Amino acid sequence: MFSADPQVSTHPASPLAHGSEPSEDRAGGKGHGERSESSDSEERRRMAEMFEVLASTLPVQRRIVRAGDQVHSAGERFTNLYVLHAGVLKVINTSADGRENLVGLLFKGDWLGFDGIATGCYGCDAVATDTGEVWALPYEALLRASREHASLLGLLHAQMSRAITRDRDSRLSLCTLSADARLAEFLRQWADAMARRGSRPNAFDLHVTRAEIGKFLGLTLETVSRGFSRLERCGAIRFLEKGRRNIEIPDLGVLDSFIQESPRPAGATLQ
Amino acid sequence: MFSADPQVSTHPASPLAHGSEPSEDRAGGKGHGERSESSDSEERRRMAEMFEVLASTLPVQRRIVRAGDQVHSAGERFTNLYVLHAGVLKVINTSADGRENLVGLLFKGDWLGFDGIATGCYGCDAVATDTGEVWALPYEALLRASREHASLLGLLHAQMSRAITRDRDSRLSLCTLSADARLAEFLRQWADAMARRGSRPNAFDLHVTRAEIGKFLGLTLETVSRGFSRLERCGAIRFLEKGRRNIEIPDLGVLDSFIQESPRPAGATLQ
DNA sequence: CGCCCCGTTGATCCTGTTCAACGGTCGTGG
DNA sequence: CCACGACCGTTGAACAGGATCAACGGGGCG
Repeated sequence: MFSADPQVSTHPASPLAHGSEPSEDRAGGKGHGERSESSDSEERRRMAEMFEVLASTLPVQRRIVRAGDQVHSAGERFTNLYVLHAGVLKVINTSADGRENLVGLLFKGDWLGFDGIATGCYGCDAVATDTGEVWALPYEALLRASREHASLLGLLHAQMSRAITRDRDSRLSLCTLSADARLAEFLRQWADAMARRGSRPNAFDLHVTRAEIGKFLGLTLETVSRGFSRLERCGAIRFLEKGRRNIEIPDLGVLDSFIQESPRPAGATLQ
Repeated sequence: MFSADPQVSTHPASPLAHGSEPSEDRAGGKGHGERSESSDSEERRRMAEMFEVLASTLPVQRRIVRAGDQVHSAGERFTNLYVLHAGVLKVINTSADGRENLVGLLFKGDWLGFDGIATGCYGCDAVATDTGEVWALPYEALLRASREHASLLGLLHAQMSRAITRDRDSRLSLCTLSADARLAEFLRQWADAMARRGSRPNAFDLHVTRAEIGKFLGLTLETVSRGFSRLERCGAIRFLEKGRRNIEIPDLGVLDSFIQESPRPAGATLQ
């Protein structure tokens, strides 16, 4: 299912501009936030290196998962962190009254399970949306090994740090973007994740339902559906299949323009 | 987030239940979300211990801040993590296109600066809303010291883990709660933070403007203002001063009922 | 005083929700 | 085999929650 497609095409553009990269841009009048080629391949190199370091310093347990398999579930005792080596995971938080919410989507190279460190139990379910491979990193072993290999600790901290900024950014778009813009940004992030992991960023399968996307973005499934139709009419995306989950993005710039075109979020004046 | 639903009797209302604390729980009896005394004092003990450990193992620099002082700013090179020892900080994220947003509020015992670890630069501004004290923890020194004192690393990881679940929970309420419910939960969180740090949880000063609260909750300042008025009319809160920033919460249970009673299956209306 | 910022409240508008109906696909079982 | 139901996605119409626009009062400070 994963189109492994190493030949990364021309360019992905930059996405998650969001705050955390003050230096850069997203300036452009016409929303293309072209990110440099090197940045992505650099990213992939680092990811490969990460897997190598983990494999060589830890007793990782590799596990193949299929759509629907749980990597960990809420309330389960925390013992491992996990790294996604292939596939796509959804992170689901089921609240006390039974409402289920998608709170995260994870791609190759992403870590999960951090929420268990403080409490000793995982706080969410992590479920595969597709066939994939997960590496389990026994937390205690990781701590022990990090005394020998400082780089391990660096990896852990960097990944936690990234998880924090990612959540912050996602929170930010919930607060500031309109429904269509959120949808566009959602696709943008997905495309970026594909690029980072080495697949084509401009065509991929959403393995999640409209309802799940809605719960992730704070929208109803109808709004998501209408949003996709709108994006399609504007040429920002195209559906390749009848099922309408296989998306092609002819031009990331068009997508970006949707994100920009946010018509003045709440109270432009702060302070 | 976790609004326990009415029919699940045993649960009181727990607002920001912070999903990740399965063990602990807010089991209180009746509707009042009274959290057990012991849990809070336990929490305070742990916090005192944390400060002690830090002071005894690290070259912390203590710094007094006054309202408006920046602890760190976006783009600045990352060198320190910080721990708030007194006061209230607001964390502001300015995205490249000028969207300025409150993305966090921090109280005594909270750590900040994690977003700088991965990128080498802080991603946000952290600004004092009041007089307070911040401890700077040189990150490198912390790493070095953690080789000797394993508990230091435990602290760091627990705090990062908590930051992650806190963000997740906050994200969740953005997605699922109505405007008034979000406001109620916002106050709930503030009250809990006060309790944890040892102050009275039922009367405190908001040091932030309506506009900032709005940006934090994805609402306009007008909606925030109306929401407060509504909460006041219902007796959930009371204003002690003319400035209407000094809030008293006669009964946390009433506040909680606002959080529950949100008929918000899906998204909130934004924009 | 005049200005600016903060907070409140009213009236109106619009985005996204809600309710509802319909088509397509898949798996199951008669 | 087709009928049936469950699930997914799309689209329309009515509704409502919150955004927007606007006006007003109060406090602090040059």
